[in-house]
Amino acid sequence: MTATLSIGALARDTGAGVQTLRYYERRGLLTPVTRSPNGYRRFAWSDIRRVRFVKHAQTLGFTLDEIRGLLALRVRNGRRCESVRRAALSTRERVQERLVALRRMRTSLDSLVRACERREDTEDCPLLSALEPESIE
Amino acid sequence: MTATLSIGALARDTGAGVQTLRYYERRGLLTPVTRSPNGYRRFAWSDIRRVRFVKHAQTLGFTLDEIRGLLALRVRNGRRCESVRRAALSTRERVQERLVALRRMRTSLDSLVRACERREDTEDCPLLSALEPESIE
DNA sequence: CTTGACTCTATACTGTGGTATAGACATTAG
DNA sequence: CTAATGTCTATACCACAGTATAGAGTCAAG
Repeated sequence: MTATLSIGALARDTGAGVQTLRYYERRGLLTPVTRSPNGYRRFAWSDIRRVRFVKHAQTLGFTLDEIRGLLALRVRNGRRCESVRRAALSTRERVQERLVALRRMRTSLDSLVRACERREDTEDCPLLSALEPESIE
Repeated sequence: MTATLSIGALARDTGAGVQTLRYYERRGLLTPVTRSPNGYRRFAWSDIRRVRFVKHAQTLGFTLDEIRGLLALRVRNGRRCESVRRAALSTRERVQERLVALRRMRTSLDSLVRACERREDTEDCPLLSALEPESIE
């Protein structure tokens, strides 16, 4: 067990492709801790978690640029507290909105399943109205 | 107030572009109820809701292909109940997974905000661990 | 010391979800 | 009648998030 990971090992451990990891580096989401004398990238073990986070956050609808912002959210030496707080709060709001919408969607899916079980017709696609109510913020 | 909407009116009422609506038609998400004698598309008023649903579902991380599937989820004349039920249940599962992940994210953001307010340093980006726990399904 | 697996940079290509443009026909206001 | 606006099809182009390929260097096993 070496102190660092090659790009291939990181790819294997995360399920991402080698090209993808280099792409993430270009996009500023991932930086090798160092390079071997031969120029090979060496990654920290913690980058496994980082790459998995990227993939997971993508399925939640965040873009790579947004994810770069999420990864930067931390307080170091008590600095930039206020701006971190603001960013965290605004992200929280977006997360909250999606939570509300997904809960409505879940409710609609449940009633659709029940309608199926009772062999009742649905007027329209019942999901259609699920996202409407106060969604015109 | 006419019985149907022109593509421009639908665009105005939904905030989508005219090109986008034609694109949705090509992708099978939207179909004009008819065409005027001159070949112009005429849309139903209910298509406003439909287009808004598409946009909203996109922000929840669904692709256009998935959304086409969501829009098709309905029971008509008691037909295809079982397949509709299966599709609804599997969508429900995916929605549920995202709900859990977003809730964890919200919790992490909250603790980050609190750390900010207490001017405490965070070890790492606290979001990183938020999506990890049982997420390796 | 060669073969195969790995890595490097650079460039090209792909699929998704649009957006823009060209060139033509329709409609409406002045 | 004409100009502006709206619509049509068709085609081209764009950004995002990769994926593939070319051509070269590296390294370990046999």
